[in-house]
Amino acid sequence: MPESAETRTRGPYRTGVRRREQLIGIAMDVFGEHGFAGGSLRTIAEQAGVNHATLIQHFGSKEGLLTAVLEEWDRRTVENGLTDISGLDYFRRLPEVMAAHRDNRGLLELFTSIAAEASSPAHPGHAFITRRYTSNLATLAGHLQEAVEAGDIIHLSPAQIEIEVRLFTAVMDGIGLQWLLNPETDIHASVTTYVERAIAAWGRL
Amino acid sequence: MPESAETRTRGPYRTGVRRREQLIGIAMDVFGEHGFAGGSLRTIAEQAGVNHATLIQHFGSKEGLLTAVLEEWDRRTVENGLTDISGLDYFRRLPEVMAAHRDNRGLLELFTSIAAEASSPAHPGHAFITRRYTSNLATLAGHLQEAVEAGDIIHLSPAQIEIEVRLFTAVMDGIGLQWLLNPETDIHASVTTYVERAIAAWGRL
DNA sequence: GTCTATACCAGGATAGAC
DNA sequence: GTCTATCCTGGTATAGAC
Repeated sequence: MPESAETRTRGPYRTGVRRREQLIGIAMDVFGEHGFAGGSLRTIAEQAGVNHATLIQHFGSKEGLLTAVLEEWDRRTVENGLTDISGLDYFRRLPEVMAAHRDNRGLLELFTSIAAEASSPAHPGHAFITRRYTSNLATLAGHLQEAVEAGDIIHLSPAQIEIEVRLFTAVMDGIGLQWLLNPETDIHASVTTYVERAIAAWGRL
Repeated sequence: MPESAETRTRGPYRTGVRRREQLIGIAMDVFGEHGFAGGSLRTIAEQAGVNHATLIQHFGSKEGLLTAVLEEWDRRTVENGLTDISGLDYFRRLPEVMAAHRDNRGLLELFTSIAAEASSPAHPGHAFITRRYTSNLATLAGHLQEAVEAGDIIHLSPAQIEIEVRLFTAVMDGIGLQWLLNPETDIHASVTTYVERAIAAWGRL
C-alpha cells in the first residue's frame, strides 16, 4: 500500500482493541463458570461470534488469554476503592469490599477457582496468583503496622502480623467460597463479626 | 479367617477391588496435581499400567472416578479422629486436624480445587461439595450448641452460631489454600490463634 | 490487522473383540 | 476384565482471505 502520502492513523485497530476487551469479558465468564481447564476456547469463541482461531490470534494461546483475564481482573479489583484508606480503617472497610462481590459473581468464581487450581506450581497461573497473594498480604501487613505505629492498637511482632493478615485473607477467601456454594450466606455479617473481633483482640491481646 | 464355604465369593473380583483402590489412589494424586479437568484418564491409566478404557469400565466415566475419589477422601478425613470429641474440645482440636494436611498435600489440592470449581451448579462435583459443606457446617454447629448448653460459653443465637461456624470453616479453607500456595505458611499458628480468639470471645461476647 | 478454514494431535467416550 | 478401534471435542499451528 505504498501510494498515499498521508497515512492517517485511521482506526483499523479500534476494532481489535474492542474485540479484545469483549473476548476477555466473555472468557472471564466462561472460565469463571467452568474453570480454566474446563472452559474451552471454542465455547468462548462461539459466544463471541468469532472463530476459535481468532482467540489464538489475539492472545497467542489459551494461557495467554488466561493471563489477560487475570490482569483485567487485577485492574478492576485494585481500582475498586480503598486507595486512600489506611491503617485500621482499611480493615473496617473490608466487609463492604467483600459484599461488593455480590454484583460480580463471575469474577469471584474465576478468581477462586483459578487460585485453587493454580496452587500447583506447574499451573500457568501459578506465578500470577502467588504474586497476587504476596502483594495482598504485604498491603494488609503495611496497614496493620501503620495502626501499631499510630498507637491505635497494641504492639504486634512481625510474626504476629503475618498470622493476622493471613487470617484476614483466609476469612475473605473462605467466606467468598461459601457464598459461591450457597448464595444465602451472609457475607457481610460474617466478615463484620471477624473484623470487630480482631480489632478488639488487638486492643487487649 | 475361615468363613462359610457356601458364600460364592470366588477370587475374580478380589483383583477388581484392589485394582479399583489402586486406581482411586493414583487418580487422587493426578487430580490433586492437575485439577479435575486438567488430569487426564490416559495419564492416570498409564501410571497404573492399564488402558484408559479400563478406567471407564470401572467407574463409568471420568465424573464417576471423581466421585469415587471424593468419597474416598471423605472417608479418610472423617475417620481421622475427632469422632469421640465434642463441644468446645472439638474446636480446640481443629489446628491438629489442619496440620495433618501437611502429609496429604495432594488430597488438599484436590479438594480445594474441586470445591472452587464445583461452585458452579453445573459442575459434576457440585452436589457432593454442597452436601459436604452443609454437613460440616451442621457438625460444627452441633458442637457449638453443645458447648452453649454445657455452660462452657455464653448463649449464642442460631444466627450467631451460623456466623461462627462459617468463620471457622472459612479460616480452615483459606489457610489451607495459603499453605498450598506457599508451604512456608504456618498453618498451626494461624488456626490456633483463631481458635483461641474465638473461644475467648464466646466467653465474654 | 483481523479473521476464517483447515489440519493435527491429545483426550473422553463407546462398541466390540479376546 | 481388559484391550483395540473408532468417534467427537478441544488446543494449537499455519495459510490465506478481506
